[in-house]
Amino acid sequence: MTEEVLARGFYRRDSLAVAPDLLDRLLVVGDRAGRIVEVEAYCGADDPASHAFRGPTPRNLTMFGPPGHLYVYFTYGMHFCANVVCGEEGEAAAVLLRGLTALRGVDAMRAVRPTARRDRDLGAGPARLCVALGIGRAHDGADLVTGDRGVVVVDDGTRPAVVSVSGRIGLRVATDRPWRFYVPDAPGLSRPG
DNA sequence: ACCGGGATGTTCT
DNA sequence: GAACATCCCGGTG
Repeated sequence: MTEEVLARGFYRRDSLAVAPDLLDRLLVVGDRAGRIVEVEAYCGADDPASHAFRGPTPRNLTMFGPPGHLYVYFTYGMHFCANVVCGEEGEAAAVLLRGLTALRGVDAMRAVRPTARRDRDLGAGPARLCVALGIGRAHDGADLVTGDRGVVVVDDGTRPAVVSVSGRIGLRVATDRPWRFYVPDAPGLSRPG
């Protein structure tokens, strides 16, 4: 089966369109890789829950850049989370990566995530996903189209049979917007279902 | 299984 | 000073 890197144009669309299309794509970081099974869309200036809602800051600058780059942020004093920048440059739309099925480099993932009881827990959650793949501050701004810093998103032809939708998780505002997309019953979901 | 609290530090008000 | 796109652990049932 052929593997193709997703092109710039894939990301240059509304985050609500990109988000479900990212499901079952392979996220590759160096020697580790997994399948994206859960994401959330964030819609720039129109979205009170988005980091971009109040305009550009040093932290969220990557979101305002060109699409197809990784936006990595630090939160809760100890966790990194990773997004894919979408839409036109300046739009600051993004898709948060929340769940991963571990595929390659699973031994390395187990080594850095000793608290994971089962392999399906390795990438189950946005911060866990980053630890499992080794994503940190150094990856902020990496270009997913060129394979910058070893990070790339690949289409291997696999498509989800069904995509489920729900409200976003962990927010205090705009919680009612049904902008979470996931592959039901896939290993690596941040919560069962 | 489910729930509650604490960890930990950057960012913005 | 408060909030935070989270996770882990230890309680209870």
